[in-house]
Amino acid sequence: MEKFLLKLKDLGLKQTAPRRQILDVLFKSEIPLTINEIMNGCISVDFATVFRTVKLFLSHGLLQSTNFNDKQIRYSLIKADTHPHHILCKECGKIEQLEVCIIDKVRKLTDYKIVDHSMEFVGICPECKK
Amino acid sequence: MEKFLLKLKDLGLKQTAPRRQILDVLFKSEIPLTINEIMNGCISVDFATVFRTVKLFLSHGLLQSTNFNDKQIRYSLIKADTHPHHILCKECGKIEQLEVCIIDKVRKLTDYKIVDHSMEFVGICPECKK
DNA sequence: ACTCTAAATGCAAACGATTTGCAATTAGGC
DNA sequence: GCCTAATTGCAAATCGTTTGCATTTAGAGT
Repeated sequence: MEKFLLKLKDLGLKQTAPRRQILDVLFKSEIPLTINEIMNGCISVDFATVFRTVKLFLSHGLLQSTNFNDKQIRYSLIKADTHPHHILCKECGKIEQLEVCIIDKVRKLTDYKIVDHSMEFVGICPECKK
Repeated sequence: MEKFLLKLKDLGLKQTAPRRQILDVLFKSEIPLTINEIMNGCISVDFATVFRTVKLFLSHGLLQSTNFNDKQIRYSLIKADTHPHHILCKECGKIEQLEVCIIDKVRKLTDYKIVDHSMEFVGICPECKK
């Protein structure tokens, strides 16, 4: 957590109550959150502030975004060098992390310099299958 | 192409000029198209018609959707049993197909019944890298 | 070929998530 | 503590998407 506050300083960004709250909410979450979910985890922080802060953090590489094709974009802190992917349960909305990534394979396949990728799954979890 | 017109009949859907045009535009495209791109490829077809038709075809499994996190959803005809993935050049907007899929690997990793997945890449193409 | 009806379409308005303008507030350097 | 640029909150604008409804049309039945 310290790491992220320091990173703000490095980037010349001010430490403010909204920013600390937003980082905190994301830090404590195991799963990617929507802007609204982040805002609901904060006290007295405007939607526009969360919106701008998330875009700002995203552009500085503190966050990654996740998209399940359900038109809600979700965000999560990049805590390590890993790039986790997720599966969303269509029935109950639960999100779980998946230990799989394919980016190295793709790097070998193409001459593109890859700057972003997404890989998300939607399914029905074991409980909902019953 | 015949295949798709027949499929409409099988599904009890009417063959109309807009639908034929939409199928035609998608059939001729190598890459996924946005609703607007599809509409622009047609003559005198309303946006709402393209919108509804695309959703309809999607729900009947004629189309798949692709999302590059740029908030434009793109659609392509499912011509075979393959499920192609793509890479978008961030600079010039070019889209290319990638011969890679990971879904089987994920099926083994999880007990979810997977109903949908996405895997898209954004990068800088060899030409734009120069 | 003609009639009929449900399906499909076009138009325009509604919707909702996202984005922006601007005035007020505030962090952090001096 | 003061000052200024950065940040915030509010409200309005924007934009892609979705819907209601009256009109048109495909295709089944005759």
